[in-house]
Amino acid sequence: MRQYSPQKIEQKWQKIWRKTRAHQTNLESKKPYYCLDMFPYPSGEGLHVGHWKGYVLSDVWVRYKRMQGYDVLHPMGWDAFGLPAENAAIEKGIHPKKFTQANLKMFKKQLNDIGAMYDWSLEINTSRPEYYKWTQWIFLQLYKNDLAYRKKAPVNWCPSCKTVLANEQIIAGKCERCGQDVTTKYLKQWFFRITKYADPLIDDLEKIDWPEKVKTMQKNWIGRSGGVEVEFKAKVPEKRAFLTARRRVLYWTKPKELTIPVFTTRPDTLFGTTYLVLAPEHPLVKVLTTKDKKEEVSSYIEKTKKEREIERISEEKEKTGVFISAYALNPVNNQKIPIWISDYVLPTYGTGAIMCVPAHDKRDFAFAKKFKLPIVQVISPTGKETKLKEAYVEEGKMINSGEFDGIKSEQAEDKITDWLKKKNLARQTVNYRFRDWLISRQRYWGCPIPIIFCEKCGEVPVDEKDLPVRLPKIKDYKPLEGESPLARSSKFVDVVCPGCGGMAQREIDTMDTFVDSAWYFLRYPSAHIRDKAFDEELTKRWLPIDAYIGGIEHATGHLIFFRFMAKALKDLKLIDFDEPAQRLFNQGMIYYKGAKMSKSKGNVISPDPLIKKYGRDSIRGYELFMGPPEQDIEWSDQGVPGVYRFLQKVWNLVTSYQSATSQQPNKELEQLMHGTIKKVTEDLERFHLNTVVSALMEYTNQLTANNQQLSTEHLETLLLLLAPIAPHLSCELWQKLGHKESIFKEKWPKYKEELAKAEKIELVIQVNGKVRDKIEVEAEIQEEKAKEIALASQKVQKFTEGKKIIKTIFVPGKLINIVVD
RNA sequence: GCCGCGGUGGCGGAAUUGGUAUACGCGACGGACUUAAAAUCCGUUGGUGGUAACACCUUGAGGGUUCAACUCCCUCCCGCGGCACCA
Repeated sequence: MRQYSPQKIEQKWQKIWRKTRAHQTNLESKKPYYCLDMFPYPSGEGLHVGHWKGYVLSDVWVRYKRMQGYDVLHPMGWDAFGLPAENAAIEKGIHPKKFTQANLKMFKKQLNDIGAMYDWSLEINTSRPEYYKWTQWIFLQLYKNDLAYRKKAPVNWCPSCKTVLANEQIIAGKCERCGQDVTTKYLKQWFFRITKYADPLIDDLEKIDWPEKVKTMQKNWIGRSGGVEVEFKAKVPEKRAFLTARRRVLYWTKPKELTIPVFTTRPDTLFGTTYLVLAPEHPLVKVLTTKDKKEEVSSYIEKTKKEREIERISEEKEKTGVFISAYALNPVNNQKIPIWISDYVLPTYGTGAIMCVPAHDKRDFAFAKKFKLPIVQVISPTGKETKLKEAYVEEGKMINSGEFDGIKSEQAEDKITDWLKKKNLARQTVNYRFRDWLISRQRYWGCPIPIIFCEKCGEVPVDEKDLPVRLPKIKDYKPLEGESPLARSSKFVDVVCPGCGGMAQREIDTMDTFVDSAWYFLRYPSAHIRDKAFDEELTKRWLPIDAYIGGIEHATGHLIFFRFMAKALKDLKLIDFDEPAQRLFNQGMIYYKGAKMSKSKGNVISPDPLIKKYGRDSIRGYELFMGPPEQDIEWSDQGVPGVYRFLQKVWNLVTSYQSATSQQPNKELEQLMHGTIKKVTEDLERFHLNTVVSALMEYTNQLTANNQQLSTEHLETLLLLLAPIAPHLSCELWQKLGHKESIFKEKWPKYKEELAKAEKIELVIQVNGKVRDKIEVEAEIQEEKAKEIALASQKVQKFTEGKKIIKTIFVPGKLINIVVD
């Protein structure tokens, strides 16, 4: 008997798979299944065993789906644009394209090492003109439908990377890449109108099979909160010129009287409002501030601009603010209340102004205490005024609230709102935490934005037939101060205006790489098609994605962007679905020595020596067996050898088998086989891959122990169930059993429910809920019989003797519990 | 602060709707083979008491519901993750 030598087997089968194009997709399929891995950014780091986890998982899944008779689309590609390649280019002087190309080659080799069935004929690369031509085309579709627009806006600016950052790229006020403090800068930038889809992005989460965790993260990120916008009137201390309105904030109601809308989720606390606070950036601040306060106010505004980011991250934020010496009227009781400015009010949320109820809001309480502003309690747990040491944020009975006194605060909320609405002083609104998606980057290595600026015609979109707008070759990739390095290429910048034929200039910013990855899932089935971004028929057949597999780190980034893209394209009637992925699975991360496995932490385990010693199938098996796939898990060096021993057992069992030695079918083995098929199939469906492996181990152990009574079917079933996990080994042993065709052309085994059930069971006998005996009985045993047997047991009698039996509880096929007094 | 997930042997973990807690694997211990080691194979392995049969205890802590709780409810502790002055 030959030894199990994974090296030889694995190389042999990978070669065969390549030669026979075993992994090519049947794009004309009638039974399509689209499983997509989040495509990698080809960094220089290479794959370690941590990366394997997700790829092994998806490969097991598609191999299983294939054996179920599906034509599987399982493509792979490269998210090749982006900052790291560009930074490497600046540091090492290598062209980003070369750098990316080299990494990509290595990545591909390492991915193939896993033994995964990727269809490389549909490979995509976002940095190639054949791809980004369509990224630009999609941009133009959004632009023409007012979903892409340009505006001057305060943006997050990293002074070290000299670029604008999206909210997603800021962690605790610092740049995700370099750790520098992020500052604010005003630039004209491109945005995608993602906020238009805020509601469907939340509501449609209901209809997709995604992890609850991701759904909650997205909901929190979008941050929808319903409330009321209440109007406060304010007198202007002296006559002022009319100012341009920003949003709906500023308009004159009467001469010298202004309206300040305020957003609140707690209209029930209106009577407790003792002052207003405006964001320092609020446009009315200039109008309202009295002459004597001018200087103090403008210096506070300056300070806010500079210090905001640093203050934001400090633990205990001491409240600061300035009284602008103006007053407003509380609409419910016409009380004159002071107006302040403070940086704790955000200009971008709600109306940029808040009503302050120190008695019932923690922040307002702290502010009022510091500046000695009045605190009026309007809700009380008892219905009487209590001494407040801190803000009371619970519900209770209304007090100090005029006609609303005595009722519950939940009811007051509606009643006060209605009362205000009747007087036209309030309206119901919804606010969202997230902002439109800023896609401009002042960088070289990205997709050029297909827009031309002309002095006469203004913003002109590039004609679709002129796409792609190619990224020019330049020598210096370093970003200029606040400008893309593309500004250096006059060949690129200077262009004839498509509108008037005059001289014009191209947009020099490039797109955020998340734009590339927001639509890539549409490209794969059409990757071979040159004249369309995605073919209508192929898209109909293959999309949406049936299973999407990748890490959770994209929960509030990519996974929102690509949902937005699907919704936008659906609205433009370019596709007929609005959720890109029906099922999402997030694999957990692998830890080693207490930290996430990564090159920078110096704790990576390379698969190469493990491949040499134990083989790819053993690593695959361990990656699954180590724990639930969605869980973060610590790598163990003992794990792979454990699975290797198991595979070796399988090898020995199958290679030493010599046709049926026993004519009598063994009933217990029969039942075990069907039970195993059932367990493995059900666990696969639930992605419980760790228990799939242990079920196969148990099955193998039992077969080994009864190897005198094996039939070919027992072994074939084992190989079929094992095939998705250990494809090389299974192919080899399948051949050894005399099969000419590949095991992956076989059907997934089916079990018979009646055979999966045991004929005999161990009936558990409990007395007062404690196990006292176990007796083997017929599985179909009825309560009467079971009771008889139970009471006949000596072990049971020991505990029932001299006691009254109150009742017995019988669980068919499981146990009987005798309750005594 | 708010939201979410989790806490089970020496370790990774298992336990469809409440129904035998600790499957499977690792490690450890004992044995076989061997001059020896590795590899392989066999056995033992939650804790306490007991020669043993067996008994009692045990799923972060404490209560509760139930014939029966890792599973459901309440209070609390710890760990991880997300958001964070969002009104």
